Amino acid sequence: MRRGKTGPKRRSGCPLNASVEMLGDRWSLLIIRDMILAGARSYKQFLKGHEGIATNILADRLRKLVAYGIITTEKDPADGRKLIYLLTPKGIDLAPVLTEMVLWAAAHEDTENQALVQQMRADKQKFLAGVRQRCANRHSDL
Amino acid sequence: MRRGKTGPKRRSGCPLNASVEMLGDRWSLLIIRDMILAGARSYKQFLKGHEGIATNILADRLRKLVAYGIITTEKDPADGRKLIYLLTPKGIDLAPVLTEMVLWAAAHEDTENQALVQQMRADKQKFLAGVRQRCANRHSDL
DNA sequence: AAGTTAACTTGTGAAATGCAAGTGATCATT
DNA sequence: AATGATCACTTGCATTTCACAAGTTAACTT
Repeated sequence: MRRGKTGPKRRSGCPLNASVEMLGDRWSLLIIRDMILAGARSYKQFLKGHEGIATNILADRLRKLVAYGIITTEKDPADGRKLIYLLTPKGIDLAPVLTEMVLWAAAHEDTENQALVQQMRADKQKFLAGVRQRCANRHSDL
Repeated sequence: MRRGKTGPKRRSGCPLNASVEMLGDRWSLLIIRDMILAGARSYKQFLKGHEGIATNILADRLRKLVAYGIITTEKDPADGRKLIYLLTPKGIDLAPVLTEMVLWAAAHEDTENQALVQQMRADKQKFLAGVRQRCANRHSDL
């Protein structure tokens, strides 16, 4: 509801524009997908994502997602080189957005991962509850 | 479900990636918002949108949205200079995506147009039914 | 101590974007 | 029928972002 720092002003006050300015590029939502659905938590894991993001772009997107309050970082207590990336509640709340985008593409394009799609279609609320559960678990098992 | 022409290959078969490749930029979803919510149908109307898109970018995005089957064009029977841009069923099906993005931003950022947000929050299904109704009317009153 | 791994940064060229100005086909007015 | 406005773009150019490859630094393993 509130905005930490107003930051560099937005093009407009429209909520959709706010979303687009934060997430409207070719990588941010894929990073969040890897966190929500695949449980990715480290830089290395993101790099190995299916689409092959460039390392400088990944660093830039992670920085921005942290700045937007969508993810946070912690040092891995077991390995000082590693950073652990975690979704904030704001980040977890993107699950419905991802879900609708997946369902839209699955309905109108030729895509893979039909198992996931079936699960989303069968019971959206149940699917979202499962996502929230798993994200909470990841926080607790540090 | 099917893919007219496979086109230049996608980075991956993931449905989210398909959505991101079609809609993941700073303008496409705003154009669709103007069509779905504001009833915009002409080039001029898009240019006058709140965020001020550049004319060459607008032409490019409209071309791509047509290529993706999200919108179509017709000549205005009443004025040979004008083109009428209309959403296809695939385009109208983006309403749930827009809705979730609006609700997410409204929940976590300082945004305007709270009237719209209230309406979406109060009864999402009813809101979406209204959208579909209005889009259908626009097609019929040519 | 030497080599490996994790998370980046830097450099370079290519592509996308933003802005201003221009084009050609219609229309509306005189 | 000529003039001027309107509509949907296109073109040119400077700036920004992106992708790919290589390099850096600190922290681990052996």
